[in-house]
Amino acid sequence: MSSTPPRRAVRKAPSERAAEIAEAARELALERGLAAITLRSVAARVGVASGLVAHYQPNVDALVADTFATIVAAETAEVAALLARLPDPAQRLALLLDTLLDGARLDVTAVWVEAWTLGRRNEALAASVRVQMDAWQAVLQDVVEAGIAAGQFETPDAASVAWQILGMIDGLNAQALVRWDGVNDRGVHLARAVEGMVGAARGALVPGGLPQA
Amino acid sequence: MSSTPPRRAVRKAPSERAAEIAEAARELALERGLAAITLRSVAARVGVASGLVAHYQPNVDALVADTFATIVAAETAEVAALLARLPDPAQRLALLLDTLLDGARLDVTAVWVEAWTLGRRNEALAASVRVQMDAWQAVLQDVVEAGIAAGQFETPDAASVAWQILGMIDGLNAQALVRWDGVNDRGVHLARAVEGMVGAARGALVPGGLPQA
DNA sequence: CCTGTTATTGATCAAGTGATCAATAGAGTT
DNA sequence: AACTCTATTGATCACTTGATCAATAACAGG
Repeated sequence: MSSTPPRRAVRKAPSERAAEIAEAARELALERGLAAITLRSVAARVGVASGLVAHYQPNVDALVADTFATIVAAETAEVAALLARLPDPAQRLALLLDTLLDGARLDVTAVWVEAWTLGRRNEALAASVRVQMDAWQAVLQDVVEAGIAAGQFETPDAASVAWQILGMIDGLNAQALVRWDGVNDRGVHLARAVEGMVGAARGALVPGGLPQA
Repeated sequence: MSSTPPRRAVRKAPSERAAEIAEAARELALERGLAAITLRSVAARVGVASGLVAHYQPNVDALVADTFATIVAAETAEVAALLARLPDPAQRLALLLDTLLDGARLDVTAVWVEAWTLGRRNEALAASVRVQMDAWQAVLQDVVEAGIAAGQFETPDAASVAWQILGMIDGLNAQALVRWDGVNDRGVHLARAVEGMVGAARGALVPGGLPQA
């Protein structure tokens, strides 16, 4: 039988090891939450001593904040890239709502929600949360303003409306985290609500009306 | 100088002591979050040994779940009572939106958000969260259905719309927890969105249009 | 005034946390 | 091959947590 004697980990370039640690933290956060990120849990996943994780980060709070930023920034970039392929603002907004409500990113939503709470005791994380919220808001504001320029939307305050849409999406997703059942046609209801806010024509944002790829 | 020798706490009736503990836990949760509820922190606030708190609860998870339920049920009851004084469904819905977005209950919102996360590791709390969400949804559904009956609203699925409104409110409040600035006219935007969802006439839910007391 | 019930104590345990650091050993350089 | 730098170890410290329980002391009822 080949037991597993605690073999010493191979020595790696700092950048590579740092990447491994970041990746392990990311997986842990998505699977078991940001609170599951500890020196020991991350070290165990990488296959390394706990001291090494500490060696690569000033403290755990920073690792948590970085991990949050990594996860959320990737989501933002992914969705933004998706939107960029559509020329029509109304279609972009419809796709955005549809994508964010499809339930494929509930693990990321859980990280968001946890970050809101943890940010109370982790200043670095709180700062990260604000940065990432701003990034999301910017993506939304772009779409709304493009829609106004195209004459499809009509609202005097694109920035506020963008914040509002973001808040609604977050709330509905957080709700889905706890309760999936009982709510039908989430996308359609939200589309209707957003149409009301941006002053779009009724049905302009209905997901069904999307052109295929 | 009269120092404070650790005087033994006066013996009280179990029901009274239990109430004291519940109250201390409630205050802690509102001030420092549900995570701040520990045997020792609660005991210290009551002025009692930690063992006594344990004596009154099967475990800390149960105390946290009970505390959450107490806080949130009080909020629901308070708002429901406020609504009951208005006869008109549209006015009731407008008041509800206005009240829940006025920022006077951000401490309760923080408890909600924290409960969503903690519910992952505290089954009793998760159950409590579901119960309290249902209660809120019921309040909203009542209003929506009354509006339909009165011919003010028009939507085929009052239950789903109620869930949706609830999610939006939660999301906007959670957002306010992290970011106050940047968003103007939250109430007006939300009112417009909800009008779109319930099929009410534009302006029917604008807070300004409320009659005084 | 005694006596039994039980509210209350606080020490104790095991488990987990972040942080620190002397010691060890790879890997590249000369 | 000797040397240097530093990645890596893992033991260790100080703390916090929930839980447990024998010991203590109030209070009520006889």
